Amino acid sequence: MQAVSIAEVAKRAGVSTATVSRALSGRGTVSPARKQAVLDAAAALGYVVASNASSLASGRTRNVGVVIPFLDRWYFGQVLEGAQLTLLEAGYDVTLYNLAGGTRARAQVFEQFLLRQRVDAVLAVALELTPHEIARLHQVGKPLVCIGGVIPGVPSLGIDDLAVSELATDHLTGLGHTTIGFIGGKPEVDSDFQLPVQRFDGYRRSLQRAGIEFDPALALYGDFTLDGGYTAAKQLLGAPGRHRPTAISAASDEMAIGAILAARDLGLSVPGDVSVAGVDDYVHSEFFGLTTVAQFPYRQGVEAARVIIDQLDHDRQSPSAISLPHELVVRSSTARPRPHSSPDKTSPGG
Amino acid sequence: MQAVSIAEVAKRAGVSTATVSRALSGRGTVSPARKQAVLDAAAALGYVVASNASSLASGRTRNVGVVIPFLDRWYFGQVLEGAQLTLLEAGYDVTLYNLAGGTRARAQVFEQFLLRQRVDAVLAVALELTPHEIARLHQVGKPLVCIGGVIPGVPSLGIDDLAVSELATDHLTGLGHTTIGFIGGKPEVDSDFQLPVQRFDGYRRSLQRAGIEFDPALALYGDFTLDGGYTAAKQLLGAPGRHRPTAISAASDEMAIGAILAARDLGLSVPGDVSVAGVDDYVHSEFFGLTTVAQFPYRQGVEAARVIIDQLDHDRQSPSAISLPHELVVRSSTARPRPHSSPDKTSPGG
DNA sequence: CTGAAAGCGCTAACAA
DNA sequence: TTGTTAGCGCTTTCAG
Repeated sequence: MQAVSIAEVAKRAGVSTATVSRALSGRGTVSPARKQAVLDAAAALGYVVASNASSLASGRTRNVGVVIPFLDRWYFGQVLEGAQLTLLEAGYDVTLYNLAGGTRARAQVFEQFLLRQRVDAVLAVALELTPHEIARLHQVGKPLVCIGGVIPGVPSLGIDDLAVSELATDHLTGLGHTTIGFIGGKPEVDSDFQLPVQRFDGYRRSLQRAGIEFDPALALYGDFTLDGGYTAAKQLLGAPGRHRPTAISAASDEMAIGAILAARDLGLSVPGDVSVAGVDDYVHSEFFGLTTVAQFPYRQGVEAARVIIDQLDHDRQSPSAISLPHELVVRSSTARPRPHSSPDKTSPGG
Repeated sequence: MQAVSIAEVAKRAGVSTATVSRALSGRGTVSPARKQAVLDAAAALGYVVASNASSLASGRTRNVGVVIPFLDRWYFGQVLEGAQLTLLEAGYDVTLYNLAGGTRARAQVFEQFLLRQRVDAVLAVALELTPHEIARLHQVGKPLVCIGGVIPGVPSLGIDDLAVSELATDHLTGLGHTTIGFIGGKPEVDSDFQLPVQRFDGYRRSLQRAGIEFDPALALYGDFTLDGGYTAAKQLLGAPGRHRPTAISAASDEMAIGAILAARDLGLSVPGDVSVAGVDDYVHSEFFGLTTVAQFPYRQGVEAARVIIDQLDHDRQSPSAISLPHELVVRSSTARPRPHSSPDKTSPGG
């Protein structure tokens, strides 16, 4: 099937191609009668504008590039889905630049793909970039928004990772726990990725505010995985007597779920013997009855897309930093520490 | 920063724009010396071809559209990542068309976005399409490949869902189980999505070959979720006495993991009292020691991308159906049924 | 092997 | 409000 051109629509509607363009794009003025004629003709012929010709002539592509470090993790899938759907709604395609392919692929993205003038804007998701990569991004010469990470001089949206972690721990201290373990992520040496550090600092600040002394022996790395959380929790909960924490604050829900499973395997009840709290509100968190501080990655994606659309369609600048909401969701994995060690019911699903 | 045009490169290299184009694209012939001069000039100026101008002139976009029903599920993320990275490697961008946005968004994708002539080919992932949507896809007039689903007349890659499920159940019968429950997905009424049906049929065929009579009371729906699997397994395992299955074959790993957790909550040991097998090799399956029939969605994405690249870059047609591999992965959630009901060790991680 | 030149299909001045 | 027209930046005949 051969694609229909604007000239055919023009002919059928009895107008010039310029009028067709105006009627279809909404730019410029067209009399209602002619506009309708154009719309009818276009519909009858099944005309859809050829994006590359349109881009070439107008300088607009109606396409947004999303640069993302992985696709196969819950958070990123959520953000991408929210952004993509919102952009689609506004008439924008989304072209995906996934950096998971290693350094070669990564270099290609920054040296070639993004510079092809295929996008009107780029959304950078949770990216840790080199100064050179940032320079390339600016070289694209298009609006740039980042989410879940900070690039100097670029509007960014994100949750307050310190506050989030602090809130999770506050919930635990508020219940009366005083021996609280922490399972965090190892800060990467070669990266300035702040998330693990901030969540750790949040935990410590909460302790401090509650007047609890920080004990380095209670802070372990869990790698942000189920398995990592499980292993770290076994370590923490295997400690004898009063060294064993009565609560664990994990920097992510996956690790927190690992901790719940570790507790069960040790014969400890949650929240009877240990309370566990996480951060994220992961897909499976509700199932495990996990108390967590929810962030809303899908909505984060939507927000980021809106910032971009505002800028592109309405030439509206956004503030350089937008703070995204979080929310404590209390479920059944946390409770007051019990005075004596008597058996207790386990959480639903456990 | 203003983008560099082909004319500037031509001027700097002392050749015509035609020669620059030939040197950079590899189409046509250029003397080695001039080619080098062009390459140097392009590198010095940081020239990258403007994709829309190139597309308009050549009819090629170096972009592939991927149409996918969700992003936030493990399987789809994996397929997408595999396809995207492979395509990137070959110099193709990937534009994402996610159908999760509801009917309006869905209609927009098929009526507008895909027809914008922005893609050289489209990859349809696990799609259930209406005849009208299929017609639209053909109207795009570009190569079309589908994966994890079948569109009449379109090259498709996929695993044999019946064989996969049959193998999982065969593993159980092979161990000596004769009372085997099944947790499947509800076949959608308004869709011809074959997966749930095929996996159910695989289970039944395995039973039949083992000479075990199919008992409808042992086949439940689990919705392909952790929670669904948990609920269904509680149902199955709550049955008194000899009606209680000694093994469960689940149509997906998420449901199988739900079943393992249900067994634990009932105080049943896995695999001591119940064996559980799944299908997928989900991210968390190894952690739970789940025996499963693995499919390899990342590699599936890679394969699909290769088919497309072969067609686009080498004009090579692929066979209309490519069968993708699967593999039984035996871990610790399955064992022989035990003759008497004595306590047994549980699986690692459990 | 190379250059000149004619578009690719559309948009945006500009003129009417 | 509308049509005419000159490109947008590149690729690809076609001559040479």
